[in-house]
Amino acid sequence: MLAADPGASIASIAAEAGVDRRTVYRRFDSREALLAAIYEARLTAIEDAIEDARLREAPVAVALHRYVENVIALNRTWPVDLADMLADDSVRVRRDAAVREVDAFLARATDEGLLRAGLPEGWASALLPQVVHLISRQQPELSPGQAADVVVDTLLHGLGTR
Amino acid sequence: MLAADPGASIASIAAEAGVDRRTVYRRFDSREALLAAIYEARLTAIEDAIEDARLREAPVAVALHRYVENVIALNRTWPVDLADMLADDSVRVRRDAAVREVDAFLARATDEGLLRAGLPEGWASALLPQVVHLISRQQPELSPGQAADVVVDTLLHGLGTR
DNA sequence: TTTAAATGACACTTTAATGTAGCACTTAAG
DNA sequence: CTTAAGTGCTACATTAAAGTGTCATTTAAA
Repeated sequence: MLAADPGASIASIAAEAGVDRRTVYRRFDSREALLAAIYEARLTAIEDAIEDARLREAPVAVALHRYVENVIALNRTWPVDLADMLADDSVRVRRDAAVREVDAFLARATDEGLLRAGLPEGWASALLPQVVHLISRQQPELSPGQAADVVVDTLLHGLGTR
Repeated sequence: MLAADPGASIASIAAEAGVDRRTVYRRFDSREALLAAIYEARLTAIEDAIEDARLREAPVAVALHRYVENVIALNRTWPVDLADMLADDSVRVRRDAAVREVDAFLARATDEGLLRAGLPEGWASALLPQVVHLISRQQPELSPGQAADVVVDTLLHGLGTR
């Protein structure tokens, strides 16, 4: 619900969850604390997704698909944008570390010939999460595995006739 | 500036523009009116972009590149998200018409063999604007023409080695 | 230079959301 | 059954932003 409107009021969040506004304040000290808990959960899920995909060692094609599948699943569980929380130092540090890990993987994928060289700086790095985010929301009927098939195929080969 | 935070206060908007908060209220009756004017400008630019690209008649490869280039340019001039304004009926109607026009073009591109058939429903339609939006912001040093080259190549052939 | 329009600055009311307090009610554990 | 924990509800204070009014000052056109 915070996906649609990150600035949603505590009242509307509580209403959507079917509980009283006061109950939210009993579980979380403040709005900030509530959001921090959500972003914490997402961030941990991201770290798990990276580790599970073994971005450093697994064959790049395998690692890419598995990472994409994991992130699609966590995007659907925690559909919030970490960009809203970069004010928090701890969040930013962990998020930056995750980004570096994926960037290093993409560099390895380029070295090993999965990705083309000579693309604009940061293009693959920016495109990957956007496409994953998009399919997570726009294709809810696809399972994470099916959606990952589409994402990997789209990223590697595009939408054109082959 | 509204791109980063659509919920920015009038005070912060005015400050960033170097004018007094009161001056904003002299030009626009309300915050709603200010946003409506911005979205109106973007919407008109979108309609112009579609018409200029001649999505219905021009060769699909030519029309695609030109449309993408036009939208990248307008994304940089009016970097706001129309999704925030879908409450306004007139905006929604015009936006839907533009979306239908692009969808029809993508169908033609598929018929004529530029795009692959058998993709998930709505995938190309959703992916195109996202990729265009992304490059508009993430690759500011590329000219609209260069950026369109990258977008079209990425969309048609992907990032993989050929 | 004079004048009219636009702007900046200050003060105010209103509104919406955050966060807090107290009390009645439900529910599950003993 | 009794009790304790959690929840719903109403009310209240606080804060931030929207929106309005007024007046002095600046700016540009005559």
